[in-house]
Order: sequence, then structure tokens, then C-alpha cells
Amino acid sequence: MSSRETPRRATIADVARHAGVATSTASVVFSGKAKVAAATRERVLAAATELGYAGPDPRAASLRRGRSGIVAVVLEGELRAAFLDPVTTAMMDGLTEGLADLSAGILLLRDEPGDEGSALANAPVDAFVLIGCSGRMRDSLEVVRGRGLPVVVIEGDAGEGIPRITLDNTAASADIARHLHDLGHRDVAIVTLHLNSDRERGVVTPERLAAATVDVAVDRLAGLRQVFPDAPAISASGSLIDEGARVGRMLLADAATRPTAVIAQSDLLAAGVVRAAEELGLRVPGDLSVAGFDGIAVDGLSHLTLTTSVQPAVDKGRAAGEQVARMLHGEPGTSQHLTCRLRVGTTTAAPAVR
Amino acid sequence: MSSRETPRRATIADVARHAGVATSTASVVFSGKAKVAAATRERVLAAATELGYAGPDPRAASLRRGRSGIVAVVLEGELRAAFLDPVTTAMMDGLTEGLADLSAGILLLRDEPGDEGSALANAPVDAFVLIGCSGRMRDSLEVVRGRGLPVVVIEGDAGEGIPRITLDNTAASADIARHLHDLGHRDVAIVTLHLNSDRERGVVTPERLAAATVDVAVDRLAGLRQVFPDAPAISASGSLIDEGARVGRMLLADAATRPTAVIAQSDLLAAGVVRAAEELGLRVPGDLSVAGFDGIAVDGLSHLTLTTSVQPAVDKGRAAGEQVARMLHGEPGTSQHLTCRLRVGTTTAAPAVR
DNA sequence: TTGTAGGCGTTATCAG
DNA sequence: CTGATAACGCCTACAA
Repeated sequence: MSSRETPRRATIADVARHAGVATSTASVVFSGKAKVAAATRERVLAAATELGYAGPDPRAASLRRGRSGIVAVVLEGELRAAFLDPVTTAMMDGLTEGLADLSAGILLLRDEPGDEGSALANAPVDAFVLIGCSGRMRDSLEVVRGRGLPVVVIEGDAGEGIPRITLDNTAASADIARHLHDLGHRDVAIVTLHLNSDRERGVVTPERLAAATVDVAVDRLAGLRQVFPDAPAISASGSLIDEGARVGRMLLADAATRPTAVIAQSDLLAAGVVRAAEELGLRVPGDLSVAGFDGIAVDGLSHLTLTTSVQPAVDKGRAAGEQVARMLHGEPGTSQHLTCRLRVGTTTAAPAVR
Repeated sequence: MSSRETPRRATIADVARHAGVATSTASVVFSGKAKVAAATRERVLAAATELGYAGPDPRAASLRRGRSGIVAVVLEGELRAAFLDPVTTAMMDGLTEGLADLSAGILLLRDEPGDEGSALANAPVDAFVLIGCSGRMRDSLEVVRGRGLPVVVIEGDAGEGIPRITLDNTAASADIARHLHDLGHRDVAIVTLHLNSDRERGVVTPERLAAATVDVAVDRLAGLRQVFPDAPAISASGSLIDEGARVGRMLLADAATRPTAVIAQSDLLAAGVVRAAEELGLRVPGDLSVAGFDGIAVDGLSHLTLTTSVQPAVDKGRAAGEQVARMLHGEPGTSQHLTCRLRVGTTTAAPAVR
């Protein structure tokens, strides 16, 4: 107790001693878990400010409580790439909502394939939400399962008894295709999302399709091909407007082989296709119909309303959050299947008569 | 030790006992902090798998070590809004890098104005990075300072002894203005970022400017007005392409009062202005010069290269991360001032002769 | 190389 | 309403 000790931060015990009460009493003053006489509370609070005590140490509290109040969100690939995607950000929003009761923080984690010492294995979190579980992600899944904490997977397959939040990607895609078919289109091209982590741009051959690991892309393509079995498809390297424009140019450059409609697997890609069309002097939807997927507000496409399938991105996140909350309460988590809704905009119309 | 006990998760002590070694030995096997005979290690590992022990409990470990391995990033406003901004995402990238040595996770936090029980006050984190410290943010700052943890502020004023990462917004803006002045422009209009948390769109009057709380907007405007003291300015409600287009239309609609150049305080806004100009049939840079700020790759502006001031967004984040790392090592944090670089693109040229 | 013991700062429980 | 006490699960001197 000599004064040359390192000025260790005050603990709740110090405060209690200083205030002349028991540690437990001081604890209760801060947690509010029981009633305390106003006078005692004052004394404790006074002692606290005097000692510069800023409240219970969260680390100690989480050990004691067995809860850290943090939920990990595991994203595939670069964090920044994830946040470039409006669907992801919307989902995060929903997640925050769904988790609101827990007032839990969200810890962003990448799915780093392995190694010990990884954040995945050592982060002091109460639960995990995995997003877009594919390929590498499966390794992460192992680590996470091993920790025995609640896990929820959004748009991915996690196997045995792990609650999933899924979308009717195939059916929704078929709806879009049917819409175009009904308008009279027979010559349709497809722009898919990236098929796996190489993110290679190019024609989607049966071989590449078989090797694809991104379920979303595969499922949506399946739906589209239910209606247009022979529609050619090109995979984009990512969901970006400029990427859509690039693929769009590939598709539209040659007037002879130009389709009457292009279906893109995301709104950003679709916006890019619209851009490519306009560059080439084609009018949308007069000369070319374009449809997307997601139903997000595309920044920079103000003059047109995209025909698209509106996915409940916020709901997806919220559902995941709610399941996590339930599981943290000891109830079993359940899977949820959400559906998309076709929204007909101003970018699709009957093909021009030739 | 009766078998009807709740099947409590195994602890490292259980594993040790099961393997017939001391707890400390088992601990060392997992932490790798000392050499252990291969045979003993095997036995410990075997015992662990047998008991379903997935490694040390991070909560207990962080209490013991006094570190949780998590750094909080406090953002102003909605999380999703923050991530809609490419500069922010780039910065987060840099931050991740700067923090790499610590292999720390990043906990996303909003600056919720106060209340106890807030994540800001209770999250088990080792340090804080505050971004765009303004207005409400100051309350958050109080809470955070109270906790006595390392704090770094990016583009904001945190007062007394708190390391800041700042940008030469004023000087860089003056550079842009000078570039346009040199080209011969005298009739220039400005589109500013939002001035405060209301995000009101409209003419920037001296009164509004005086009440502005967003330093970045104010500083950049000051730089521009060094060169064009009388340039009219309109504040945007946020940094988005569509918002830039909206303000752009306000500025360009009337041919009589139309400026020969528009300087926007962000690239996204500038892209919107370009869009508005194109809609009105104006050519950029032939009929109108447009400049931005940030130097990001604007998704959806592929045909033009924006004249802009390239800010070291990634470096900003990295610098913050490095300071945090230093402070966590017990060294004092130091402020860093970073500079932008003018990049002349294809959107500015001499004004048309009239 | 392995074992022992003490404490990290809280909070839950239970008695007064 | 307040107080004593025992964990929470781990780590790390220090001793053997």
C-alpha cells in the first residue's frame, strides 16, 4: 500500500472502501440491480468521482456474467468490399435492430481461413452471424462451431441444426424471367454475380458453373434458366456499376448478336448495363430491357426505376439478430425463409419489332 | 462432482486434470508461451478434444491479460450511412492495416448521445478511434475519456493531449480553386458537404456557416473562398451522387446565372453535378468544369476522370491504427497531419469564350 | 520441464 | 437495505 506503487486504476473495491460500504453495495449502485438508500448511493458516487473510477471494468464484468455483449459478424473477403454492397449495409442495419434488445455491439470479422490466434477463435463474443457462407467460409464455420456459441447463417448452408436465414433466390429469379418472357422477349442475356472467390469475369460454361461456390449466383441463375434455358450468361467480377457497364459492353457491342433484354443478378450490375446501353446510343427500355435484383436505391440512376426483385435485406439482418437474441435466451433458434417481390419499373418493356 | 450437475463447459483445469498434468502446463500448451514436451502436449490436446474443450475462454483471458484485443471505432450517425461513403470504407481498410500487429478486432459503435448502459461505456475494448468528431460526438468523447483508454481522433478536434489525425483540407481546397482560377474561371459555384447533423440542403448563408459543426465542410469552404471569396455555395444533405445531381440542377438550371465551373466538396457530389450537366445537355468540361474532393474511384463515372484533390484516406486510417498500437504499447500517441494532392483529370478546362 | 498459488475486478448468493 | 464470501476461468511468477 506504499505510495510508490504504480497508480493502479481504482477498482470497485477501492471505491467501496473509500465510501465505507461493502464492495457488493458499491457494485449494486453501478448496476442498479437492487435498491440502495439514496444517501449510500451518493456516498459511493462521490467516492467514485473522487478516485476517478469510471464504472465497472467491462472485462471483469463479462467474465463474471458470462456475457460480453458483443456479437461477431463474419464477412467473406475484404471488409471494405462487403460495405461497398448496399445489400450488406442494409442487412447490417437490420441486424442492429434485431439485436437492439441485447444492446450488443457488432464485431466485424473476416473469415481468415484458419490458424490459431485468429480473431475468430479468440474474440470475446457471445454469438456469431456468418454471412454468405461459401467456400472458405466453411473452415470458419468449423472454428465457430467448436466454440459452442450460438451461430446463425445468412444465405448459406451451415449444416446440422444451425439456423439459416435464406431467400427464395431461385423462385424470385424465375419471376423476373417470366416477366420478360411475358413481355415477349426471347433473346435474353444474363449477367451473374461472381461465381467463386477468384471473381473471374467471363462466359459461364457448364464447367465453371459446376465449380461455383457462391450459392446466391448459382440459385439465381437456376431460376432464370427455368424460363430461358439457353440464355447465355457472363459472370461479373463483383457487384459494381462499372463492372456491370464492362460486361454490358461485351454483351451489347455487336448489334447483330445483341439481346433484347439483359437480366443482371444485382441492381448495381443492372445499372452498369443501363449505362453501357446509353453509351452505345441504345434507349432503355425502347431498344433494350434491363432487369436487376435486390431492390436497392441505386445511387446514380435517378432517371430510371429499375425493374427488379426487391429482396428484404433489412429483414434478413433483423431475422438473424432475432434468432441470435433467442438463442442467447436459451431458446432454440429456427431457420427463416424470406421471399422477394417483383417490382416492375421503367427499364423493361416489350421488345422492338424488327 | 455428481453427474447430475449442469453439464458445465470444460475449463482448462478440467482438461489438465483429465490429462494428468498441472493447469499451468495445459495453459502453456494452448498459449505456446513456453516449450512443452511433445508427449505431454499430445496428452493435453487429446484430453481437450475428448472433453470438447475449444481453447481458453476469451473473457477470462482478457480479464487476466488486461486486454480484450478489440478496438472500438465510433462513427457519427447511422452505421450504414457511414459505409456508404467510400472514404470511410477506405479509412477502415487502413485502420485494419495499422492495427494488424495487434490482430485486434474492430467493434463498430455509434455515438449514441449518452445514457448509462451504452455500449460506448461498457464495451470491453482496449482503445477508441473516433471518426469525424463533431457536435454530438463531443459527448461521446467525454464518456470515452472517462474510461482512461487510449483514444485517437480522425478529422476532429478532441482537445487536450488526444492524438489527432488531420488533413490539410483548407490548403488542398485552395489548390483546387487556384487550378480553376488559373484556367480562367471567375464564375464558380460551390457544393459543400452537410454543415451539421440536420443535413439541410440549401444556400450557405453567413449565419448557417457560423452555426456549422462539421469541420471538414467549413475548412474546405474556407480554402475555396481564399481564391473565390464571393463564390456562392449550396450545402448538400449528404455525400451521394444523386444528391450532387439535385444540387447540380439547382445550380445549372438557369442558363443566365450558370457558373462556368462547379467545385464540389466530395467526388460523389461532383459526379452528381456531372450527371446533372449531362442531363441538361452541357458537355463536361467543354461547357462546364467540375472538380471534386477525395480522389476515390467513383463507381459509375467510368468515362471521365475527375479533377480532384486526392486525400490519403487509407493512410488516415492506418495512421490512426498505428497510434493506437503505440499507445497500447505504452508509448505516447502523436498527432499526424496528412496532405492531399491535386489530381488534374478530364473534367476541368478553360471556360468557353462567350 | 512441470507444479503451486495468488490474483485479475466483478457480481450472485445468501445471510444479517 | 447492506455486508461477507465465493466463484467466474485463466495466467504467470516462482519454486521444485
